[in-house]
Amino acid sequence: MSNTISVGYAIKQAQSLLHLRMEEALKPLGLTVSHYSCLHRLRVEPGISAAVLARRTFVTRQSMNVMLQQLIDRGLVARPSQADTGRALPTVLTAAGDDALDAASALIDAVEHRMLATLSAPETDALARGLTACIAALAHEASAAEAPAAEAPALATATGTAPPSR
Amino acid sequence: MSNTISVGYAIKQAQSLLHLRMEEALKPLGLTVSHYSCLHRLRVEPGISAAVLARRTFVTRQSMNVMLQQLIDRGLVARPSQADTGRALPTVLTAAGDDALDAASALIDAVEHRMLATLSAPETDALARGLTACIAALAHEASAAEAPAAEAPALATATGTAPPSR
DNA sequence: TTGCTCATGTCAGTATTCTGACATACAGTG
DNA sequence: CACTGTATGTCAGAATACTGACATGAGCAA
Repeated sequence: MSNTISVGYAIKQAQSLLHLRMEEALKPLGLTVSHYSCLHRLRVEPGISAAVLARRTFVTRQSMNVMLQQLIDRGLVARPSQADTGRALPTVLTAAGDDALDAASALIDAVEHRMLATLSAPETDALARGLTACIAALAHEASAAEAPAAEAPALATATGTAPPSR
Repeated sequence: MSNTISVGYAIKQAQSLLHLRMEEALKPLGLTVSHYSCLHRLRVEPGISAAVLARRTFVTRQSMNVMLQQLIDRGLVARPSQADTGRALPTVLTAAGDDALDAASALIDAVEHRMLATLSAPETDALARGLTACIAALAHEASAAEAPAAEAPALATATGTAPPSR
């Protein structure tokens, strides 16, 4: 067994701890990590639908709609009440949301920087490549034959791997 | 920007995906990942208290007690109704729990193996060391000056990093 | 002994997220 | 055109995890 078997536990521990530190960092802003993820993704992909947003941030559509409503109430994001074409309602950051995201990003980046502080550049690269390989290896649903790759995008542009794929 | 900043997202994605695959793998056994974590830890540290168990598995004492009650109802773990000495109730696996854990471990190990399948031994080591460094770097509560290392235990023997430390 | 501190177990209430189900709107095929 | 399939938004309910609070018991100092 040795190390091989406990990388999963290390990932869990790292994620749990990172989440905790990010929550602490964002607390002064009154934002949660989920809120931040949502805002961050809206900057990367403006005008995205709530369903896509949900997949990108690893929650269900239902949860995302609850979160979006909170952010709308606070004036950080905006969404038309009616769709132009289909059913998808394009969601965007407001000016206030943009400012809030700037402030939050600075705090989050500091946490990430701290997390990686003791690693050299090659070590950080190795870590990133290792994680990317893990993600790619788990991207498909176990047995069932799958489309070639299509997934496992660059770190910052992950295509999303929502919990339910329905 | 670059990679440096998105390692956190990669960790989140990897953890989310790993959790999903583990849930799928355990479904035939009627166990959740949380249940598995609990049983696994009880094998590593038999006779542990529920509070310590909670810290080890990243949940609160309250949540752990709910989970333990489920496992007790299913006959997988046992716990005396009264403490010998303090208030802590030593919890242990039953024979049935031991068997269930064996079955679950085989499935979980397969998922982990699949996750790491495309990585060479040195790459896996680099990944594990990188994660361990991240955990160590985040182990302390933000600001406060800290002792050198002290933490960063071996992967499989993590000291625990519960959500609330109270 | 008394008093203080800390850890554990537990109760109650809240918040968040999920599962399940349904209606709507586009894209494709016959 | 009608029909099927897929995707989105939404409602309702249940499960899960959390925060807050309290009582109990051990350890330690005065």
